[in-house]
Amino acid sequence: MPVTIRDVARASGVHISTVSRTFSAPHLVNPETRVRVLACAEDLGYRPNRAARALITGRTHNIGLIIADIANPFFPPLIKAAESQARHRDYHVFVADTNEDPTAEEELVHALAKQVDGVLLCSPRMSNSLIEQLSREVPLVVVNRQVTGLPCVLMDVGQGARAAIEHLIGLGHHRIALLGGPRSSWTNREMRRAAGAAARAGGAELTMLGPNAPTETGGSAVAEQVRRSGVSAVLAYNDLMAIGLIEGLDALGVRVPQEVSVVGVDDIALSRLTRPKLTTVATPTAAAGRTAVDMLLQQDIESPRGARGLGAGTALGVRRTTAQVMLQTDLVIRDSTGPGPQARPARPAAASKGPDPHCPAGPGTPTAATGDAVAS
Amino acid sequence: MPVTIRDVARASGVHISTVSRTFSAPHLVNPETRVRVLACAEDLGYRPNRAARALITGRTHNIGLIIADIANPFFPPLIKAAESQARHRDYHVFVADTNEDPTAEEELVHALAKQVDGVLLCSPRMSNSLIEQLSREVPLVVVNRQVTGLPCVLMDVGQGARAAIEHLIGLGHHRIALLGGPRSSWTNREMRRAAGAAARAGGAELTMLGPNAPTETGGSAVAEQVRRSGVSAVLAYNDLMAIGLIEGLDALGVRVPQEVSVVGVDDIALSRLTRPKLTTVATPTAAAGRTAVDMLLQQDIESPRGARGLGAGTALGVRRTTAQVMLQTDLVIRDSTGPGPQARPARPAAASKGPDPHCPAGPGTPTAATGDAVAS
DNA sequence: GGTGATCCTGCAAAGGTTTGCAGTGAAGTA
DNA sequence: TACTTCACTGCAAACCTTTGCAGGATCACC
Repeated sequence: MPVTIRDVARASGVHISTVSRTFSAPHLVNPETRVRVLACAEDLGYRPNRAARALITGRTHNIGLIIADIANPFFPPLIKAAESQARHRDYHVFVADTNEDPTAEEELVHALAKQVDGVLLCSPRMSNSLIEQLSREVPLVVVNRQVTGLPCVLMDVGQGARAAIEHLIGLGHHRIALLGGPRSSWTNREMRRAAGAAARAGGAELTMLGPNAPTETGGSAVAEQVRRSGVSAVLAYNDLMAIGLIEGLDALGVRVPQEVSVVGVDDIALSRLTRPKLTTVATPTAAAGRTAVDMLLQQDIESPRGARGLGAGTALGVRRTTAQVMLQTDLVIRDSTGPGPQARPARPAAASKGPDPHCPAGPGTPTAATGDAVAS
Repeated sequence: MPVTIRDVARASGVHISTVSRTFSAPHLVNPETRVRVLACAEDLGYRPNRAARALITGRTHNIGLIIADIANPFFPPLIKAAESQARHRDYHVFVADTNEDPTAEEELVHALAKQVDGVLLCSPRMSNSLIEQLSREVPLVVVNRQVTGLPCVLMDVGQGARAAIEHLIGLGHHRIALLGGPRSSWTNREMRRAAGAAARAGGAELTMLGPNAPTETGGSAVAEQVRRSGVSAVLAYNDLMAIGLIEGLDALGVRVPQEVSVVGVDDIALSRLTRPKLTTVATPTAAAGRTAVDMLLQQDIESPRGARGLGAGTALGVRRTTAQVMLQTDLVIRDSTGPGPQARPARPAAASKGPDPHCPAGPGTPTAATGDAVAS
């Protein structure tokens, strides 16, 4: 039933190879023939079978996008940016969700390997060694993870965490908690490292809480623990956790930012909609999506896959770009952070009545530079 | 470089057809041979090329999932459910986003047509006739749209809208606005129809506002218009718009639910996180995802595509299931709805100081039945 | 008229897999 | 022993497309 190149050839009285060329190398065929073939193709509703084409060219014109959790609002902007960038280069994006499960992640790479020209691995939970191994099966670009020898797109969450901690210290907070995310997350490790250093430098005490699930539930679940810990400020692994934490604290009667300040990471759309509006480290997710696609396609072009024996011979091995791109982050100060205990006006019994929550950033609060990409 | 069935055959000293059978029909090959072949395959890291397999079997074991807007939190649960259901049946799901653009939608169907065994079209913005036409190219299951002759998964938003309007009327609201969504949305039409009928039946006046973009921005953009219209309650096309509207009203100094009650649709996770917590019509998105996959696969099995001339002969034409499933919705009453003007205590100048926003549902407020599927 | 160049088109192999058919050898039956 | 049955395996065609090579036609030029 499906109409093939052969049907078009028959209808227009030419050989199938001419039909093929009409689509893939129009300049090689006589204009007259070309219009006839195109007319027939249009008539019959012919569309080239990409799978068959892929079989011989070795290029599917698809790219796979593996995401830790589609329900996390952090990802949609990245997905959309990747899709639009890919579309401009005549590529399609297939998105798949792993539910934060490393096993599903591995399976998905295998499943996609032969159907796409490359895979974007976003916030992987696998081990580095497994990623390296998989990269021999299909070209990979890793987002939010540093893997030596592989092209990576990173967001400078270290810088973001530092800015956040400095912001809090500037507001007078000296006992701060870091709400950790998944253990196997590179972002998580970076944040711990940078936040720890910044706290030490500023003379603050940093309590590590976690690992936790990077969701609202994960955040609200530790509210009690946060309260007991006696900190006056929290930096959360991401916005979802920060929002969950605020909810949880609210349920315990702890007010944000009057009693506890909370900072998130990602600047998801939602962070502008909650009350209080969330202070957060903005990550350039769309730029990351675009960049990752670019890096993948660039790498793909250099080393065509499925090189035919009688190919043009440009396939000189597995030469790969291993550039790593670090994108800048930005601290966005909104209403979920306020003055720390020291800075509060010394009203005896009015501890629960803090100053205007809409307070601006304290002086000297550092803000990261603009979102330019920096290749390394 | 990629290891093929031929490599495995050579390594294990059998013909390629035996290797093929080892994977696709193990009972046909001698246990001894089988283990040897499997060992070699394992050794070489062989994985069947699904594209090549698809070329001959006509089944890719992929299904396409076309989504109006991945950034709308309504969709992730649907996507996840579809993915998990598909995985159980050894299928993979490719998700694609159309940005609410009908043209992108059509293109995407074409692009996916040959790479998947069927497509799930979620909340399409195309015309019915175009959908029917495309369904001749690839098996389609439509979600959130009724197309005669095609299998559809519907959510009973009509029932939900009715329940919402009755709830509002029960609270004493008699001037209500309906915030419409995209013009080409089936859900939108259903809601208008049912809400209009319910308002008439309850003696309330219903103002139609829209069409609007089904996003927070779309909601906040009409806040001014809502205020001017003088209604005391609003039913929004979806939660995102409802939340945007609440934000917008807040910015204008209009309080929810004290001055205006707001009801959303979808019960996205976010609706529990905003303040006030959103009263909304819960739609069974996960069930819809599962059901849609089931219907697609069922249809697929009945009419194998790309039937070979020498095939088993079960392909008796284009017999298709055209069942339509209607899933029930559920009104969830939270804090964004409160008593209407009539019901308010007659405090002269204290119009802005309404009663406890955490009021329970008024008496007689109907709630939809459980989420069972009803085939028709 | 012969030579060469230029354009266009057809031929056929290749890509990795599945599968109907036929062939092999061994075991079972008469 | 001769014949059937059975379990297993190999052969080769088919799926749809791309592409190097070669052939045919046309034309210009010497």
